[in-house]
Amino acid sequence: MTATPDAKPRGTRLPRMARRRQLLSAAQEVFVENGYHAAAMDEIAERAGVSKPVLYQHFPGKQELYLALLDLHVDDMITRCRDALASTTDNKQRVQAAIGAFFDFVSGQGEAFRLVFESDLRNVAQVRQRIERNLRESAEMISHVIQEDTGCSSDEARLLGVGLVGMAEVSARYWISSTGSIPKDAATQLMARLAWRGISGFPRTS
Amino acid sequence: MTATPDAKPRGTRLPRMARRRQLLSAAQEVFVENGYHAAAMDEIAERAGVSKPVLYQHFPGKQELYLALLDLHVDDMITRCRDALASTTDNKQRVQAAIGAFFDFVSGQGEAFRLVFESDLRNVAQVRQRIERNLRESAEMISHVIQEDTGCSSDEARLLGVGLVGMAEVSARYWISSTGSIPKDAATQLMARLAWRGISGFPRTS
DNA sequence: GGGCCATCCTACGCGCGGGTAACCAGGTCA
DNA sequence: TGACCTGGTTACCCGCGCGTAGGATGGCCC
Repeated sequence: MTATPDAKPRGTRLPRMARRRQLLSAAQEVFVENGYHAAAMDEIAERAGVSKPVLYQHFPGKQELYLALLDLHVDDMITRCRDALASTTDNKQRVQAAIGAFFDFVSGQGEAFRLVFESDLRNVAQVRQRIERNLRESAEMISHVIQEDTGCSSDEARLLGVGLVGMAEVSARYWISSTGSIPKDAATQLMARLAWRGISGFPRTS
Repeated sequence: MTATPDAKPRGTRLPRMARRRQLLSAAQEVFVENGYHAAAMDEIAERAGVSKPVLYQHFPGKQELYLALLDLHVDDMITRCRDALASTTDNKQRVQAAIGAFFDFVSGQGEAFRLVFESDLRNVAQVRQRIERNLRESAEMISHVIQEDTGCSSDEARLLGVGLVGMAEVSARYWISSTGSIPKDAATQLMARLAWRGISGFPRTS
């Protein structure tokens, strides 16, 4: 997705798959900058140094293009979360790793996280599905761990998982938007401590 | 905002302010159902039993109409949060009350929370501002409490506040969407316990 | 009753942007 | 060398939906 920051001589012919990757990359830039609605197919094509019909030879329509991109990043996020949970068997470390996954994801190339976390277009069912899949699957993985370890019902564990995901997602988005104040590691550890020990775990020290 | 579920004879003349309230109410319905972009001014007018120019006699444009509504509910959410924190001086109870505020807000009339939490139109600066104001002010209030009570720096306290708000917001939205499984009080208490004690506070009981 | 104001209506203009039709160019292979 | 396939271009169509011009109607005061 970081693909081809090449010179774009606007006359070059490209093999099909290379062009496709480049189009996806251009589309991501434009969708991230403007959101779905304010993004124009003309601009995506132009940014790729190509004319509009080329775009339509690779994707049947604007929405399908958007969905292709969204799928990519939803899968990415879910994978990061899964890997984080599988990286250790110590639950305290699991929390740290999973929260780190969210901070890494929002730091990822091109602010792609906006597609997953700030999409305009939730009203379209296909988009909503994918966004909810992200929340659902992440929370589900976490809730399994919770259920193995506590006496919670599965409904309760799911809600707890969603809460933790929400905490991680929102704080990571806030952290990246106010970049500079706190280094990533410190922020991750702070939120991990909150998740693990709760707010009462920050003792009155002063 | 629950205003006037009256019969709408489609010819009735209404005093200006009554009409305005009714238009806001109709607009909220449509914006919540479809989001900003898929909402048509024609439909808002029609749902209010009135023709389009009437709408434009009360609001200069679609965006201003949306903003008026958004302001209403952002203020509502912030007020609920402030009241919750002021309702007691015991911090454990404060957590409970504040989280309850989010659950109450998403239970509020007409799913208005979607305007604040799921708006398509974040790309428009004026909308983004208002949505961020909600997060910022809620988190700020919480972080003040945190700072009074711990040795955190103000940056850290703010991030913790944002995390807690995120937890409450996302879990409340999830709870309302999967309505039926858990009663509101139980859900609120569960999340309050998570916020207060952390996930490690749910002991291995089984 | 007749002017006047506030309220509401039936149309219509018009720009924007997604999607398409029709045509060009260069490399390869018989 | 000419058929053909791949990859690219310019120029256009057209529907949708915001916003408006211009006209009707009913109460109210003189």
